[in-house]
Amino acid sequence: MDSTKEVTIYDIARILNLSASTVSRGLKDHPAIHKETKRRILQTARELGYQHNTFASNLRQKKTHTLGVIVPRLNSYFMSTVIAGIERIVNEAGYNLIISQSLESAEKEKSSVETMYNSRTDGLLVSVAYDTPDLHHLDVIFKKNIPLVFFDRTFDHPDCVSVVIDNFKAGFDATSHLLQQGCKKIIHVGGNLARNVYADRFRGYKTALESAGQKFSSDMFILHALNENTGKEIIHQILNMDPKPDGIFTSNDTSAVAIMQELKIAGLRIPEDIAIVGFNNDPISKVIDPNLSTINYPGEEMGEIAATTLLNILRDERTKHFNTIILKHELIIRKSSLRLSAT
Amino acid sequence: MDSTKEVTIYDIARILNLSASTVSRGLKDHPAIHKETKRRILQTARELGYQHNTFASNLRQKKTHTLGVIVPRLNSYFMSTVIAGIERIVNEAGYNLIISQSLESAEKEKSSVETMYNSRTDGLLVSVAYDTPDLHHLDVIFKKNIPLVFFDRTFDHPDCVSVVIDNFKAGFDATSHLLQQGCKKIIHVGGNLARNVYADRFRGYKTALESAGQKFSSDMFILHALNENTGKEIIHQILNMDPKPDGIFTSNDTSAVAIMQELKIAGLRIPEDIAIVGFNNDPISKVIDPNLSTINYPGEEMGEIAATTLLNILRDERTKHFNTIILKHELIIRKSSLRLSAT
DNA sequence: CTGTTAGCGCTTTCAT
DNA sequence: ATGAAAGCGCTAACAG
Repeated sequence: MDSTKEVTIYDIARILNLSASTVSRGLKDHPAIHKETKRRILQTARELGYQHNTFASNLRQKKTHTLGVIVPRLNSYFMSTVIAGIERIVNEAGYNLIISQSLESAEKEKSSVETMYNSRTDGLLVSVAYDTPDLHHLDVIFKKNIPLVFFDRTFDHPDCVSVVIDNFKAGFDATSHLLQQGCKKIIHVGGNLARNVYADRFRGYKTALESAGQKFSSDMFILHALNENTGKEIIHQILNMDPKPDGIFTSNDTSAVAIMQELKIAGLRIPEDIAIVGFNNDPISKVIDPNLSTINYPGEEMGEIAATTLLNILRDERTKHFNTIILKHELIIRKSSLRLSAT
Repeated sequence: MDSTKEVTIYDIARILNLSASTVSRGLKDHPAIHKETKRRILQTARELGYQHNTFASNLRQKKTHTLGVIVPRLNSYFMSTVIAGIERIVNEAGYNLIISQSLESAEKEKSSVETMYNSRTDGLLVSVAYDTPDLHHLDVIFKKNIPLVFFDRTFDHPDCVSVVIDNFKAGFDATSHLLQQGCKKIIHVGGNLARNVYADRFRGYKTALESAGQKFSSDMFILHALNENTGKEIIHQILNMDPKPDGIFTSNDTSAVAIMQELKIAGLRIPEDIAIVGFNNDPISKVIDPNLSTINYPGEEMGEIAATTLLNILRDERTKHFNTIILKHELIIRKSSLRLSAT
C-alpha cells in the first residue's frame, strides 16, 4: 500500500534481531553465515518485498555492474543479432547494458565514449565507426584501466581482446569459390581499408587471385560505403570496365543485393554473365533472385563471446587473456555464384 | 597519473574555499548561485577532471535516470529502427537505457519486467510479446507508479499512453487497394488476434471487404506467427482453397516475402494470378521480385515519440497526458499488387 | 547567495 | 558466526 518506503536491510535486521552486516552477508550467500540464519534472512526479505539497492551498493563498492556497448549502427541484421547475443549473456550475469550508436561517425563515437565514461561502465564492448582514425578518444578508458573488448571492427591494442572472424580467410574463400566457378575477372567492392574487416577481406581476395595465377590491377577494387545506394552509384563503373568482370565479391550483402538489382536492370544474367558473392548471410540474401552466395557471419555467437570475454576479464583482472578470438565463418553457396553444376 | 582516486565536489569546495553544497548547486546551474562563483566552480571542476557520480546522486535522489525498454525481439528491421529512435532521444536527455527482449514469450517478458523493476528504472517503454495474456506481470510497476508507455503492441490501461499507427485504417487501406486492383477473393494472413496490431488490421481488412460488398468467410483468415516459415507452412492451405484467392494481405513483410517465394515455386504469377500486400516496409520488400507493396511503418519516429512522451511524463507527473498517440502510416504501392496500370 | 547538517542504503574492516 | 562503526559522494532542508 505505502508504495514510497524502501525496504532496507535494516528492516530485515530489526525483525530478525540481527545486524545489518549479517543481513548483507546473508543476502550474498557469504560462507561465514549460518545456514539457518541465511534461510531466515532470505525468507523475510521475500516477505517484505526487499529489493537490493544497486546504487548504494555501487557507491560503496565503486563498481557499477554496467557494461557499455558502442556500435556503428543498431539497425542492421548483423548488428541486432550481435546485440541480442550480448544482451543475453550480460543479463544472465546480472549486469546492465548501455548501448550507444556512433552512426558511423568518429566524432559521435567520441561522444559515446564520454557518455560511457561518465556512466562509469565497468567495461566496454566496441565496434568502431567507418572512419575512426585512431584510438585517442579511448585514452580516458585505458588510463582508468577500464577493460575493453573489440568485436568485428577492431583495432590492435596491447590491452584489448578482439573478437573477429578470419576475414582474410573469408575473403580468400569467397574469391576462390568464384575462381572455381570459372570466373576470369573478379572484381571486389569493399569499404574503407583502414577498417580491419575490409582490409583483410581485400587481402584475402587478392591472395586468392594470385594463387590462381590471375593478375590484380587497382581498378578491380571499388571502394564504397556499402549500403543500399551502392548499386546505383557504382553500376556504371562496373559496366564500363573493359573487359567486363564476370565475378564480383562484395564485402556485405546489402551492397551485393543493390548491385544485383542494377545488373539485372542492365540485362545481365546472374550467374551466367556475372557471378556474385556477398558477405554476412543477411536474410535478404535468401530473398533476392537468384539467392545470394555469401559468408555466414556468426553474429549472435560473436556477441555472446565478446560479452563473456569481457565478464571474464572483469572477474579476474590478472588472467593473462587472449589477444584475439577468431570465430568460424562459413561459405554459403547459393545460385548467384553457381555456374558449374556440382557432381 | 593516480588513476584510482575520485575527484569529488569536496575537492572542488576545498580549493575554492566554498562548501560542498555550493559546488553541487553551481554544477547544476542552480539560479541562486553567483555567476562568477559558478564560473570558478565549473573551471576547477574541469581542471581536476571532475566527474559527476551518478550513484551517489541516484542514492540520494531516489531517481535512476534510467529507462527500460522491453521488446519482443531486437533483430527485426522494424524494431532496431524503433530502438535507434529511442536511443537518440534518451541519450540526448541524459538518460540511460536498459534494453531487454522477451523473445516473444510472456514468461520471459515477466522476468524482463522484474529486471527492470530491480534496476529501478524511472520509466518503461514496452511492446508486448506475442502471447502475453494480460498485464498482471506489470502490477509491481503500476503499484509503484512507474510511468509506462506502450508502443506498437499495446494494451489498454488507464494510466498508460500508447503510441501506435492506425492499424485499422492501414488494414483497410491495404485491402481497399487490392479491391481497386480488381481482386475478387482476398485472404488475410495475420497474427494472434489478442494483439491489437493484428486484431485491428484484421478488422480493417474485413471492413474494407464489406464496404466493397464482398463476403468474408472464416477460412479467408489464416492465423500464423508470421515469420520466415510462414510461406512453407501455409502454402498448401492457400493452394487448396476453392476458389483460389487472387489477393493476399499479410500482416508483415517477412511472411509476405516467404509466401511470395512459395507462390512463385508453385508457378503462380504475381500480381497477375495473385496480388499481395505486406506490412512494415522492411528493406526486403524492395529486394523481392516483384517488389512488394506494403504499409510504411514509421519506426524511428515511433521510438522517438514514445521516448519523448515518457520523458515528458517523468518531467511533469501532473500533466494530463494523452491516452493514445497515432502516427501516420502510408500505403506504398509496388509491383506485387499492381494489376491495373494507373492512368 | 552560501553554509551546516543529516542522511540515502549498502559494504567492509576490525572486533568479539 | 555475528556486530559496531565508518564512509562511499551527493543533495536538500534549513538556517543565516
